[in-house]
Amino acid sequence: MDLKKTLNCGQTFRWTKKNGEWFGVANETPLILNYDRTKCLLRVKSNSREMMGEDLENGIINYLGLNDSLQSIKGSALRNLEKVYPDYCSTFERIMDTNIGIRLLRQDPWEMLIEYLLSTQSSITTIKKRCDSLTRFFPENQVFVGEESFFLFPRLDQLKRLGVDDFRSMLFGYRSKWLKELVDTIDIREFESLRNTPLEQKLNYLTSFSGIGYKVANCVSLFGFSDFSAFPVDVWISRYLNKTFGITGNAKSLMYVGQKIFGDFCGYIQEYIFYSIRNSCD
DNA sequence: GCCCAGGGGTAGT
DNA sequence: ACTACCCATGGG
Repeated sequence: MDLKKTLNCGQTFRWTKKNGEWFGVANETPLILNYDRTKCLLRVKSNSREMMGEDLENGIINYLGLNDSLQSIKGSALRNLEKVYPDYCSTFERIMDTNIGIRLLRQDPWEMLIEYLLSTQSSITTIKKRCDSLTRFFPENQVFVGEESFFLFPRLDQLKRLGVDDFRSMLFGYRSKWLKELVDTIDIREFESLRNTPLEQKLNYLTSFSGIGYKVANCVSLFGFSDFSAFPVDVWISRYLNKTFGITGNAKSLMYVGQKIFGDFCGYIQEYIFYSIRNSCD
């Protein structure tokens, strides 16, 4: 595991690093993490002994995706790549090996839905600030581990109390009315039941909301529902596919392209590529 | 000041 | 189906 890249690669917006420790909330559980990669030793502080109904250790193993076989995922993509773009295999291996240790977090789908709705046409720095101001709007959600303060993500019934003007005051801009409309109309049971459905069904449901297109819907499917066949296409991935394979298109058509090139775990691969192209100069 | 940002909706072709 | 344009606002 590479904890720094995992928490820094753009899949999550609410983890912060202070004095060598990571502070965040995983599935309603505040955590302080300290990882020594050379010793493979993860130190955990929390105020809770459990997460999502299981003991804390297994909850964290699940949240961090520690049971994912990164070599199997890489191998799957490589075998697929050999069929469609064999010349690209060596470059692909280099991208994977350089960044190996990035793991896809099992995050809360509801939080992913709201945060990625707010992410549109914004830098990651701006998105993080929006997520922070939204959670701080609910002081009753504040929890502590020792002296350290955390905010649980607001539930649907809490967001229902806010109006468009509240969202605008948090500088959500034109996304404010999308968020208000979603909060007013969504059936949370129907949303949660998406977990065990095929990707196509997830995308159909999610894109029916105003403000959620194929990019955001794929992010919710991938990061919230852990559907690794999802393939979010943002400006960076779009530019990458154009530059590397000469392919252009919109978020929907390029999603199919990503699935065809990288195979069953294309969502996992997408995160490695996203990290790679944002952290290299070429 | 300028340009871009983990985009999406809409109206006009 | 494809394109052009608009949307709010922050950050580099």
